[in-house]
Amino acid sequence: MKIASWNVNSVRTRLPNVLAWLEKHQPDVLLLQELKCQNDDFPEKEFKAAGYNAAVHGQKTWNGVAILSKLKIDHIKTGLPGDKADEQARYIEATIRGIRIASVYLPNGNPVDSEKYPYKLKWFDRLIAHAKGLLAEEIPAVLAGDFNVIPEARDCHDPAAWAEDALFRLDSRKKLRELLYLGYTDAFRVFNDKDHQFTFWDYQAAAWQRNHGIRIDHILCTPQAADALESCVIDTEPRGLDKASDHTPIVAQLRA
DNA sequence: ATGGTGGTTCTACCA
Repeated sequence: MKIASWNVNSVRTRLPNVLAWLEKHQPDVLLLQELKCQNDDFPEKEFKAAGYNAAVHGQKTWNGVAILSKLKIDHIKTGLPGDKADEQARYIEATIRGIRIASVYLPNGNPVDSEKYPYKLKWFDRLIAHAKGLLAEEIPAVLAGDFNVIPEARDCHDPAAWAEDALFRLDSRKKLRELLYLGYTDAFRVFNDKDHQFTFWDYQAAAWQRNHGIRIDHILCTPQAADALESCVIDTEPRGLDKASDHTPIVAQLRA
């Protein structure tokens, strides 16, 4: 099964790019983040016409996550457990051909002196708690999306420039490491050990043209999913197209 | 060292 994740930064604005990418690469599953629309405004018909079923957790203006799949989507759960008062649409999970698959949009957390940073860390704790539960089931499960965390210095162009940013602060990196140390595998690093492998380039300051990027979109696998991994690559091509998202897709291939 | 861009919505806010 070919599983991809892409923060599209508005699914309606990005629709032509996303449809063209689906047509070319034919993933079985595409996990979307930053829909920036409500469920009613999600272009479900257009994706259906392209051969994809959809499970959507949208919200007005911000956030929003979805799962597109050629295969049947079962047992859909929206929202991350642990805080009933949290209204931000950042998590959706479903079962597709026996694999539990989640689309994750972790809070950005900037500025770090605002309430947004503790919200990020608390949200992360909820994700870790939920991820523990999935591990205990001993099933193939994949948590993929925009984690808004740069794992290591080699995952950004200029670590010094990011030192005090919520995406690279030690607290953020510790949470990601905590999640990995539970037993999750960063699929990308199974196959690629090079520095400066990026999934995001800011729209500003010609970051794409100068390759000033960061690696913040990740595919994390339980042991049962990691055992089935055949490849994991970042497809940089869509970032260079017209009307590009600031993120580009990451794609993993699993046996069966 | 600063400001630079883009999306949603309509005036700032978010990334």
